[in-house]
Amino acid sequence: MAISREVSYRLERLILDGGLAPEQKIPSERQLAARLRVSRSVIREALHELQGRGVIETRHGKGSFVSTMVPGSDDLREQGPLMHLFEGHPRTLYDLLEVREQLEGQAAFLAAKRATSLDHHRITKAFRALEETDPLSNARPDHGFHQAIVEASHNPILVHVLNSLKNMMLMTVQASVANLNPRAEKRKKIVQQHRQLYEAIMAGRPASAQRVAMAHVRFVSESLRDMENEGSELIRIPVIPETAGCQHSSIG
Amino acid sequence: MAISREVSYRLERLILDGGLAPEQKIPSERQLAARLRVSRSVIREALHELQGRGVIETRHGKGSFVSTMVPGSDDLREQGPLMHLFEGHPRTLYDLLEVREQLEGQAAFLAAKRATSLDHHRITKAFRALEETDPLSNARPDHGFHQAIVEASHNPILVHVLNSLKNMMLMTVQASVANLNPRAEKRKKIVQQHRQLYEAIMAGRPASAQRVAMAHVRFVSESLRDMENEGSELIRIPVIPETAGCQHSSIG
DNA sequence: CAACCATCACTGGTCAGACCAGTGATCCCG
DNA sequence: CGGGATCACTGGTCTGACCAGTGATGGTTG
Repeated sequence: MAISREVSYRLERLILDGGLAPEQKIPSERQLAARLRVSRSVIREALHELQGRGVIETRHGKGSFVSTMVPGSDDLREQGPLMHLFEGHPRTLYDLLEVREQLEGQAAFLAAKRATSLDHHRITKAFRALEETDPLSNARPDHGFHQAIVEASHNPILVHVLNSLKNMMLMTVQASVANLNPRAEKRKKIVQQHRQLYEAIMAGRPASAQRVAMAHVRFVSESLRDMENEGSELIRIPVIPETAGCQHSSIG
Repeated sequence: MAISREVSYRLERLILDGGLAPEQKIPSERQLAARLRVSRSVIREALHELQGRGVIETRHGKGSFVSTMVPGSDDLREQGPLMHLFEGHPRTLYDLLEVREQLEGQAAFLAAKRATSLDHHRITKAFRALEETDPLSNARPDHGFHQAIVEASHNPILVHVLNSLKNMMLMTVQASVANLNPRAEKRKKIVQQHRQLYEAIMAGRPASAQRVAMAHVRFVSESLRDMENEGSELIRIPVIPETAGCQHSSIG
């Protein structure tokens, strides 16, 4: 096996076995090279690999440090290989919203067209939950509402595609909720759009539902873009695992 | 920002933008170094980072390859559970075409808007191949043409979603080709639609391209439905697992 | 002719040593 | 005492060499 791979495993083991705690400084590259009797290149390559895995962070002139979120279970990286796209690639967020605009629009269209009375009941329930919940604290009702609509489209392919984007969507929904809701005028608009969407679907107006849904996603996207241009740092909220259990164990 | 970080992002973007497909070989370290005008060390460090993220895999003596599970291990990647939907449920085929109508339309729209000269070249090449091939024998050029358009949309999420539907799409495309082409009038219409789509994209007319693409998918869907109603048994051709085309390896 | 093996031109893996570029403490001068 | 220059660290990049798998090519041999 490649030496650099061995080195990265060895260091990772050292860190995760408790030898090194979060925020703690890792020996310098030159020290590690001397200690493990390999060249500095190998050390650097191993460190880059750990960096890619999110185990450590490196700061020029200072050194390498054990990443704070080592335990990893609630780390974005665990949410799927696509998730890391969002770190450092904010454009991808808008790519996602671009696709969502189409799919949510279609889902709304089909839902308005095909929803059964059972679907109506579910959507209504989700909508009530959405209105009654404090959106600042939880984005789940928002997602639940959209989910109910998607399922009412009665298109298994559509459900499947959107479901596979669920984690990413949850993240963007949370981002939008967290960033937009504090802004009264934005939030008001969003609430209004949800209501319009709800009514269009319940009334069986496909074209209208589609228009509202697409406008909704587009509005979220543009709002986020505006805020970014204003210089506000977007808040990124990690996805909360369904079955909570934030037990940061075993280090220290 | 550190150069190696820039390099890794650049490569990552390249891969996920669809420029490089899973299992595809990445240019050698020495080539990358020459093209990006950095030292081989930087390339190696960047590659190790991507390796840590699971984006690529490296094999001694062979090269580096885009990891098969890049698009998402837990989602659409394993088409297993979904494929069974088709057996005995022909309606699912139309569900798929319903979704495709939206996504292909969006892809065409974005391609007409964003395609670079390189994209134009690829699309033209694919279009030529499409015109010159006997569609009765092979559906691959058809798929290649659509694929080139999708990649020109420069939306990695869209590329990812459609790519994960690739096998299913291939199946529907083959179904359409196999069933529609023998009908002279249908086939003529399809050829015409392809030409219109090609021209709209090359001319940079997004709205037009979107309209044509959606009409195309809808036409295929409706034609199949017609034939089914006429009593003709639809031909189902199993997907050929063989070589996935798409060997664009342009970097820098 | 066919089977085989040496060679060669690739690929990544490792090494050594040099120099550039941030960081922060320390020291010396105003 | 305060503040800027210095210096000894840190990581970041470059160079060029050599080692080690891989596979195709072509010549040798049974």
